[in-house]
Amino acid sequence: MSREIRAAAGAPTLEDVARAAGVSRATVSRVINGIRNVDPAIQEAVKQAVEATGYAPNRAARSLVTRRAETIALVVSGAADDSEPERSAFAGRVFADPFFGRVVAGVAEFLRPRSMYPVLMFAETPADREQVVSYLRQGSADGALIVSTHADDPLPALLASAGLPAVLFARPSTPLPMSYVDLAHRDGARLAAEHLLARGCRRIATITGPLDLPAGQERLAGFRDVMARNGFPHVPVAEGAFDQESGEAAMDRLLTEDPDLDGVFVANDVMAQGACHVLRERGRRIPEDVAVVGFDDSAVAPACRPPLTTVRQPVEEMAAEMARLLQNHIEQPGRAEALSVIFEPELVVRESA
Amino acid sequence: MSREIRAAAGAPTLEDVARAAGVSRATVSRVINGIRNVDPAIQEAVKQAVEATGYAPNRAARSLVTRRAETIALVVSGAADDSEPERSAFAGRVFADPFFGRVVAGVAEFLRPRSMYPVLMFAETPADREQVVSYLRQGSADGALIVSTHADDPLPALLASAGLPAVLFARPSTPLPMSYVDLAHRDGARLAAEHLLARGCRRIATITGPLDLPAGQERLAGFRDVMARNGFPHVPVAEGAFDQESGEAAMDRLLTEDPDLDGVFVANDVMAQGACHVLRERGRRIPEDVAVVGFDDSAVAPACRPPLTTVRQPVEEMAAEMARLLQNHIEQPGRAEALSVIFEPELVVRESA
DNA sequence: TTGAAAGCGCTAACAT
DNA sequence: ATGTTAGCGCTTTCAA
Repeated sequence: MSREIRAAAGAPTLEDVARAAGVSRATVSRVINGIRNVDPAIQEAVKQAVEATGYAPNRAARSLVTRRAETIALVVSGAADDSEPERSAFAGRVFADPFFGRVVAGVAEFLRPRSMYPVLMFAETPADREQVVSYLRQGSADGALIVSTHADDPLPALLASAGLPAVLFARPSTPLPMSYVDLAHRDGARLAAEHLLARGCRRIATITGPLDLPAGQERLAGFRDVMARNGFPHVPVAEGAFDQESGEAAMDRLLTEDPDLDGVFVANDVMAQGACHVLRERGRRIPEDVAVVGFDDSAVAPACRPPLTTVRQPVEEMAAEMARLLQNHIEQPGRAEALSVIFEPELVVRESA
Repeated sequence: MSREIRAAAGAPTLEDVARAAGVSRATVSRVINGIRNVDPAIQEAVKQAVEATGYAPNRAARSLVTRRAETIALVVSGAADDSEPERSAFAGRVFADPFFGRVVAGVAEFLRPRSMYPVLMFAETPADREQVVSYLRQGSADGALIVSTHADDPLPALLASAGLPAVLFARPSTPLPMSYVDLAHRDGARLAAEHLLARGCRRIATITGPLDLPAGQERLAGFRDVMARNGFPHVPVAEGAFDQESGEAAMDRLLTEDPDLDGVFVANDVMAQGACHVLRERGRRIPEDVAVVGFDDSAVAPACRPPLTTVRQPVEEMAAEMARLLQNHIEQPGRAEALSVIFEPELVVRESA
């Protein structure tokens, strides 16, 4: 009824199981690793012995010989000056945007059936980045999934030149021989612009993401593209930083520039939420006076009042694909070529537009 | 100028460094692990050799002999029926509340100076829990930090009976010989009630957390305590589930029960945000008509309109303390006794009350 | 199909 | 202060 499970101290080893089953270590190893060519009877005996001894294979010993950690790192990578005073809050700031939670969820979901779990790393300073490289070089993880928060993040290049397997979320701002997943940002922005136009808006502005980020540029480009094609060669633009505060400030500027605007495309949901607050404080009804379209379809979108119409980015699937790509690179060291997988966005209509 | 760093395949070993420095493996090991009793000159020579060869110690080899993974698991643990259809979204749902991001940030912050990084695990089904136990028994991690989302989470007991080092966030609902950190929930609720009373509210209601959770019960108890002492033996109560939707529903019920209420204490910020939405939709001004006090001081509190007055829970520090406690248990296997560290909450006054 | 044996790279006695 | 040596627990040729 009660299985004997000895404490970690004198944990049973392959040797113990072998003795209990009356076979050799090699044979036990074979059945544990599911290698065929093992007599069914012996297989059964071994399984019983495993059960009886409460055996659990030792990860370190296995890794030492297979040269695989069976672990991957998920690193959120910033690029602050060393001087930045409040660097310690980086990890905290990161999760203020539900976006990163979705990345974690997507990766974890993909890994779980493989009995793997991501190691979470935050890298902001040069020292942090060295730590990430060290971690991988020590074989603590077989590869890394990188999500950069800044355009000039040096980590991807560092990893590339060290020949360490890595996959990026979003195209790097300077070309690199690395696989990445990304979204068709332009298409997403087009969806937003067309929706705003279709519902009758004629004085439309946009709040962009950081314009040094490809995602920021492309969402703007796609938006402008549609607007220009529809007879609006000039649209008011305010740059934000993907956080709520900058969204509020940007909305403020836009409203000053054109008090009569009737539509805004905001480059992410968190900023859109901020924009909505400012709009309502200035007495605008949403969407009657001003229609708002966000981007991401993160947790804040449905939580907003009114619920946000937004462009869905399938972050979880993108994250899972990242993990899949990384797996390939790990399994074929050097052999696998750098790929990019681009996902299509989708308009999610709620009430804000 | 350019350091030679060979690919992982033929990575340099201690032996290589020893040869390059003209000493023995043991000596190199000593300087790498910072053990004294090494001639400064030789120390220097070894460091140069390390640099020259691009040596990085192999984690698996080290773990095999030290019997330490130098890794800890951070597990978010639910307790769904196996039948639950949408279990796959667990990881995603979890991060919808900024609370968990703060836990991660606090743990990561504590670990980083030690060059350690948390392994993130989500456990919802019995199979998931077995995986967690396996992971630890294999020595993949030295111990676990558990954050349960349900009162009847079986994982802590599982870990305890397996003799695996673990520390909990929040007191388990059934006593267990395990260390945990927690908040003085009653005190926090008292702060909220007193603040509401002090600003003149006289028809005060509360939205609680799940009442099978000690945190839910105690926040309610502390609140009732102060109310009763001030001449309000009966207060309207609506139970929520710590998510925004249930906060909205609860506020709805409360408003139906007493349309004239002028204050609400809500057991967390996410529900408070939902409550605010409903209140405004029902034409109440906040705080003029109805004052609202939340709990947590999570990222949604300042992001709310109006910004939420709330009871601060120092989640990051609590998480760091969890890690510290776990470290002790790991370093003194069996020896360290189960401790509990209780943190004091603090009222953060913003604009909602 | 199974067993014997050689390491994987490192740390930690122990000896010098 | 330094070197020698014996494993840590596992996988994987190689023989039988």
